Amino acid sequence: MTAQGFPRSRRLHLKNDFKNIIQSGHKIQGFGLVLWWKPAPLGKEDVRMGLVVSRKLGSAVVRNRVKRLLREAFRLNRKRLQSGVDYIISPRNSDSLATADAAECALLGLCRKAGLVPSLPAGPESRAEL
RNA sequence: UUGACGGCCCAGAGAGCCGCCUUUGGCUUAAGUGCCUUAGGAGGAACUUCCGGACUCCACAGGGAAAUGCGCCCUGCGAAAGCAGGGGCCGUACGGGGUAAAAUCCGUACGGACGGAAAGUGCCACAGAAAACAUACCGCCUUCGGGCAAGGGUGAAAAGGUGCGGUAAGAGCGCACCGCGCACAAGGCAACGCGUGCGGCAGGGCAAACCCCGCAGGGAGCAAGGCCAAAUAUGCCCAUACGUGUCCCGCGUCAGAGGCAGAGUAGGCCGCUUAGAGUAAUGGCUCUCACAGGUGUGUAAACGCCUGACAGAAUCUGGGGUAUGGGCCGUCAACCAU
RNA sequence: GGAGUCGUGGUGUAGCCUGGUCUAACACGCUGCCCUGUCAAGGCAGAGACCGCGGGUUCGAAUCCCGUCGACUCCG
Repeated sequence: MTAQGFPRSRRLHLKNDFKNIIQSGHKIQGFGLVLWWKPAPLGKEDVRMGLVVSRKLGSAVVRNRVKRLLREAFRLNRKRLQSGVDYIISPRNSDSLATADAAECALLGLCRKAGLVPSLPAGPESRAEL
């Protein structure tokens, strides 16, 4: 797999995974997002991510757009997040995630608040240094 | 040029980098696990779920009926829903014509869920004497027994309208025109109806109230339905162990680490697709060009900046409805110029 | 994806089926006054919805019919 790829195996798609992480994992809110995370079972070094998008967020077009932007932001910053952890992200406000930059800022800001960004970089604009 | 109506078309293009889903061939892995490679990857409405059809399951001898839906006529397309064309009738507006004023009549445009109200039931508030049965309030006339419904007034609607005659006063009581009903009927495939005759008038509205007539008409839906199948529980079998017994067989008991069974949960597969299915792909960034709109500078040409409609397949498919950016063509109307 | 239910003052409901003095009722809430040293409770008075939106039927629509928008529920 290339450095920035994000195939299906890195995504959460089983109903039980979602149930498990949301019920027994950690939770933090902010930047128009909700983040649940939980260390993955032993032997898994990868970062996995799932999305939960409610119908209250908007029409199918709005929901698809938010999901794509969040997935893109996660894909580009996957190496900077703590590995061996499963993430579930749920947007609560489509206005604060209207562009790719905004989605990236929100995701990184919330992860830093949760202590899941070990290298402590300056911000999303320093991505080119990695 | 602008507007309305009708019809057709498009849904920005190209390049680079990073990615996603399915797929062809090859290598690889415990494993569609990973790598390389081939090809493909949202719409005109994919929206809505308002009608159809295919498909699947359930129900069902045959026939009838109900719920429910639809409703002028003809033709064409269609499997059906529905759509298109033409015609009839009705309503509204405008114009013509006509008149004392109207109406009948002619034309144009727009609209019409447009079978039946003399099959039955029901409802019609308030006002008004009275709302469909004439019990007639003010009133008119009178020979004081009674006669009348013209005028007033109420209302959405009041037992034909206007005019003339007539009368005690009145009234289709009589006449003309108009309206209405019935019968016949030129014509037309039909809806309908040129017209003729009869009748002085039968009698309001509502069926998107029940209903009657005609036609259609079993129910549910791919989360339909089918297949495979952990764990757990149940049943059966076998070996071991223990008990009985001197021992073996046999019999009994407990446990599991075994095997089998049907049912079947989690889960998986098929249904399912030359886009495809699952937390659900079809994306992000940069540059160039094009189009449209907004805005700023400028006399202008031009240049700069900003913005990019509605909307995302989920078994497939035919329609209806709704949302929405732009282009072209046609018809009509208004305005400007010649 | 499919099948349904419901929109009425600030909130929760009634009225709709069977159209009419509906200018829309009830409870809580709200406003003012009285009561009290003050608050609550109580008493008196009052404001607030043209019935989600747009058409149609009808003399007349919250009610009937059609379209549309929004909210909610169920089906593995």
